[in-house]
Amino acid sequence: MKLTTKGRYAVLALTEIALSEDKNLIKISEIAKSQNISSTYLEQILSNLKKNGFVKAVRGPNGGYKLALKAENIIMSDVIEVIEGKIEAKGCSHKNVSCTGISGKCLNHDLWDELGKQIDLFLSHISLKDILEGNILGRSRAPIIAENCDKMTIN
Amino acid sequence: MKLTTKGRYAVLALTEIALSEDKNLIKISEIAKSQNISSTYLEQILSNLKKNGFVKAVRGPNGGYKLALKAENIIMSDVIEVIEGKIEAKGCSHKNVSCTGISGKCLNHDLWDELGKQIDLFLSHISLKDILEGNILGRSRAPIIAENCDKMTIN
DNA sequence: TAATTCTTGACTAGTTTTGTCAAGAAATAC
DNA sequence: GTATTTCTTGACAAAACTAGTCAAGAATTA
Repeated sequence: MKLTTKGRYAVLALTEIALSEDKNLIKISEIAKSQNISSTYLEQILSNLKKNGFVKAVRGPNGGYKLALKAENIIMSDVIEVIEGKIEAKGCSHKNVSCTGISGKCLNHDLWDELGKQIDLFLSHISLKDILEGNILGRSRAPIIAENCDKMTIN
Repeated sequence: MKLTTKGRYAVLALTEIALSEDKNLIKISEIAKSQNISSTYLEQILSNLKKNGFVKAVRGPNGGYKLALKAENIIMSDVIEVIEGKIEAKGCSHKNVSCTGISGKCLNHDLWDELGKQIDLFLSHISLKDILEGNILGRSRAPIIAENCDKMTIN
């Protein structure tokens, strides 16, 4: 579970590409310059986005990048998974049962599993179009309230 | 926004301490052994948890750790913030306005801000007691549905 | 054909993570 | 009060990862 500059630059680049969509293609060097990011570093990221079908590249003079999908079909969970790898959560080392619950599974796993699920759930509801439209703020939600589940209580 | 072994070990240690609460104090070496974690590494983590009031330490023979608070008052967002530092999200480099929206703020900031808020919101509703009771799974929720906000649409 | 732009992969500096080690301080059992 | 146990603190270090560089090459168009 991590978020590095690569993930942020990827979304940033997609935003820039989308915003210049009506004009024409946008070059790596233009994105790099306008955002003050290393263009050789951006190459890696855009190459990855291309390989995974989010953008298309055109080589040669006046070449550059454009979106390969409509902005509403570019989903943030997909983008981040491609760039950062899968949101994954590890629990304990399983050497011992002292932290296992009723399910025989480490009690801590549930926390990280569910947090990973929450992050993925959030990002899977956000498209590039939402970002372009400024439709993000205020969308996060508190988890479902826990019930007091006596049969599972310890102590 | 990161989650390292330190955060996971911290929750793991808290779980072990809570589970042995009725018996007596639990030693670092016991936790380290049962979870197969380096005990000297655990020291750093427990020292931090102590400094921040989550656990109490007793030195000397038959010493060890116990919870300083009730399990229901040990909130995961607090624990993780202490151990991993604040969930923070950065957007773009602000050198240019090409990615700024109506608010004059980088469009991407919203995404990372709101994701950070979502993670914090989730963790702030989970206590150590919830973990002990296995009351975690199924609690994550999809974000609020975006409205089509025409006045903000680009393109 | 020349210029432009993306493509690919190897390489590297710096930072962070994940520990280790050692000297010391406090508490208790005897 | 001495020895033992256990936590406390801070310096140190290997390994992994991040962020970025560099260079040779392939495709496209003017």
